[in-house]
Amino acid sequence: MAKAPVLTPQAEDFPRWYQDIISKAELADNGPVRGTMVIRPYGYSIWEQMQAEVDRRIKLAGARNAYFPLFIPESYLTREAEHVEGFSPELAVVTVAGGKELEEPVVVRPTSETVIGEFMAKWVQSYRDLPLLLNQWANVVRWELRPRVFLRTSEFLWQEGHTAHVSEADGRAYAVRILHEVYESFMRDVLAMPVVVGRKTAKERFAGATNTMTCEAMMGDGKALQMGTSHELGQNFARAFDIAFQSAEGQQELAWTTSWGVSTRMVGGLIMCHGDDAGLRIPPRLAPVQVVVMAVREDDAVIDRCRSLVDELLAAGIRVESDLRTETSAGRRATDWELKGVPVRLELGPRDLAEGAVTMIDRIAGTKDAVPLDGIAIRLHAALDAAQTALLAQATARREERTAEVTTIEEAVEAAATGWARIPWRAVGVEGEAALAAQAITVRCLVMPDGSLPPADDTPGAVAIVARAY
RNA sequence: CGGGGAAUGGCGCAGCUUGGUAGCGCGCCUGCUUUGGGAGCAGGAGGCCGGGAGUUCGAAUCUCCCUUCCCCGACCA
Repeated sequence: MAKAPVLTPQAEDFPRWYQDIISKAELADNGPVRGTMVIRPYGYSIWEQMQAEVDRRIKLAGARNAYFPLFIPESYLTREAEHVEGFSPELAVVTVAGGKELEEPVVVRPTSETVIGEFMAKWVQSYRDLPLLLNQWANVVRWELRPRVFLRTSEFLWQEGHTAHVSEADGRAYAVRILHEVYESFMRDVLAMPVVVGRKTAKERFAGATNTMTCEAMMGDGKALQMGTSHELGQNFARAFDIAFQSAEGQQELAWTTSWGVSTRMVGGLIMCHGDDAGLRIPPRLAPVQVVVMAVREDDAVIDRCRSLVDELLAAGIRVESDLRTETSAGRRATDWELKGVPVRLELGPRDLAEGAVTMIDRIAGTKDAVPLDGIAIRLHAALDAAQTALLAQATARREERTAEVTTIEEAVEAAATGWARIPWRAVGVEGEAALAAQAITVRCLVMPDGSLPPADDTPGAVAIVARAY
């Protein structure tokens, strides 16, 4: 009974595969306004898991959550020249409200440096008020011409951190700390995604920043995805909003600020990093559902045992869900859970019950075994740990395989057709970067040979990571 | 904005050239048989054919106008 594949195979049409999975795994729908998305319950539960893990790390780094308004006076945006220039093409501006033309239009926030800057100025008087470490979870709007669900939508959800410090060194250290201790660690340890942590070139820098740092991940098709950024804003916003403080020496000084964010784009990254032709594959530490217990037959003993098994696994600290919909065929349900990327499926039928066993299907290892119900929780924990490790190993192996060490632009272009190129930055330069851009290839970031962050745009020995990107 | 397509049940499409009042697959509903890898059979529900004007006895189909959407080229979490 050879059926048509559930999803368009990745090798046939990767973008189509991506759209298929979003629809069939019930992650999201397109919204009624072009470029908007509706995040469905399963997709949102993935985002909630991400939020919880990132939020915990942010708080460990000392920042606290607050909330600033969606509407920003248009005049705020214009105070920082580069910032307004960078964002004006994608701003949504409200000019009419309450049935009247507004005296001053308000913009829907594309990011909140400006409003937050205004309030930081109010709250910061003394060096004793610093560092001021804020974060907010919010939606932002950047009008997009070429939207893609989760990857590039006109409205998206994110976390934006905003901090103010007494010195450039303090601000820099904090921006770097967030990059490593919050973002990189979350992506590697929870999302099972190896990321390259690097410095953006001047061309790719955030509008208004003095330095932008990034986490770049490789997707299943070899393209790069920016998973998160952390910016040093220097004194640009402090100057524009007068975030000033009196130092221990009694001097008036401008603060040094940072901002940093990750968004629902990470959901898209997760899909494209780990997904396969059977659907999503969610790393266990992130998975909203780690194990599903499926009743194979409509049979009271089977159903009862499924229920008690679920209770047992919940008590063992496993995120488990039951599937007792025996009116739907077992094959269909198995396919659905695979699409949704649940790491382990336990199938229980009369045959298993008779043997005191359960059929365990490991989505990541690709195995199917009869295992004793006795001690199942311990076995599951081991399987989930192994799956987490395997996903990171697979993604890392792919990135290694598809990254080429090159020395010329021509070689970089060739490598970017299937993956990434590492090329000495001095062999590219600003002219080379422009030449690559003409072929839709970008310098994702600069790194030092030992993997550390280049301290400056022109640090000798820096290596450029060159790739096509989402 | 420049170039190329498309608007037809919830989704994906055919029908248009050669006008005659709408069909297929999936999904949905009901029933029976099923259930260990997307079940089968039977019976159903569901469509002002993007909008407007025109030609015609008659328009999804021909003509004109409008609108919207999609794909490819310059920015972005």
